[in-house]
Amino acid sequence: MVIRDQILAEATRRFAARGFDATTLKEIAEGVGIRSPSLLYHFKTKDELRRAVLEKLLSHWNDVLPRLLRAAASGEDQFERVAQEMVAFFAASPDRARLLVREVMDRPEEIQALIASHVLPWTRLVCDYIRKGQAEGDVQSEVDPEAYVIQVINLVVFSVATLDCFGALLEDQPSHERVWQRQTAELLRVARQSLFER
Amino acid sequence: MVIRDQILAEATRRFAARGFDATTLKEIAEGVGIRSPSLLYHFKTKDELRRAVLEKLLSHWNDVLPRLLRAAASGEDQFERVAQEMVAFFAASPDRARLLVREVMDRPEEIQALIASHVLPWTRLVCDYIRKGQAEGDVQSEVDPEAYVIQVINLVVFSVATLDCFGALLEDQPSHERVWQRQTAELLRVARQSLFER
DNA sequence: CCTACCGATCGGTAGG
DNA sequence: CCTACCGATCGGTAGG
Repeated sequence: MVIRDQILAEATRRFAARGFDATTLKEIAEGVGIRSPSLLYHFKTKDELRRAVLEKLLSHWNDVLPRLLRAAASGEDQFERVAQEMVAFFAASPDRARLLVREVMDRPEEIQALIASHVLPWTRLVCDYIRKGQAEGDVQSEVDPEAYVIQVINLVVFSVATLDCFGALLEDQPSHERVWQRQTAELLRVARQSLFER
Repeated sequence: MVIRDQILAEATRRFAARGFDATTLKEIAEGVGIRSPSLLYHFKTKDELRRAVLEKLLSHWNDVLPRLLRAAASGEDQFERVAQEMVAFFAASPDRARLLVREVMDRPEEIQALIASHVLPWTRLVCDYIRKGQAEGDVQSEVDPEAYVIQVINLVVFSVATLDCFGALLEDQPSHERVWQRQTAELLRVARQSLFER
């Protein structure tokens, strides 16, 4: 059963890096030391492999969700904690962000369904929290809760997916670490400043 | 010469919608009413067609740039004008945004070079403007100018590229027009509120 | 601008 | 898990 996971890991890396169509079963198979017909024993078709990769990503996400919500529910710094958790989830492996970007671009209808089932319930919760903040005067009244949440998700996912590309704009000798720090800090600042009343 | 432009337009649409690898010369050719060998008379290879498509996009951008800078240089509402111009450029044809996203994902090194030559000089100007605003107390001192500009570009490009995907999160019966309005308004608000001092 | 055709490579199958 | 092999399709060429 370990070979199955090796295939999934290799496929995730390749799909994220070069896209589903540009990745061949041969290179995935030989990346884990087998031939492509052997790969097709574990996953009957290339598309089944793609769906399995996506499923694993989403199940990971479902594991993290409760922790995220606990963080949001309790005490202060709710915003900071949720935002940090979200950034951490994608930062832990940027392939997740890249894979999502590719799916959004290549199969918008399919990803729409996944959004409806996996993130819509969650965004509703966050939107309620934002509206409560607006009623209490902590959150700017001009905020459009749903649109705001979408923009923040956009910001996090695409920042991670395109990190390496914009290093040259930031520093003369961009180190992955420094670029990541500056981008994350600014991302959180932008999200925070456009939400809370001062 | 008009057929060349037809090919470019068709290729732009297809590359933006399904990606370079997933698009065949046959479908582009027959989209403009010719056979694929005839297409290869106008563009010797598929990769030459890709580069021509990208070049056309960038030359369009270079035409818009001066107007953008004039808008920024004169009078008040500098921020509002530049931001509006940028949004308008991509909104005029979302394929531009989708194409850029795909290139960033598929050929990061190549797009890095284009960024260095086509957007780095421009971001420097904007960053100078931001720093001047910070010195005068109009702009929040916590803003990291370079990182801020990158995040705003991210926000604009990816908002346009993924517009249709997130309609379901916004409204029960999402119309393209309404979704676009809400997303754009919130995008500009987020950018504005995280920049200026109040 | 076309038809005819090329080698290479793709995802997938047969059979062991 | 392998070798051997399949039809389909790809980008590209020859020749007119």
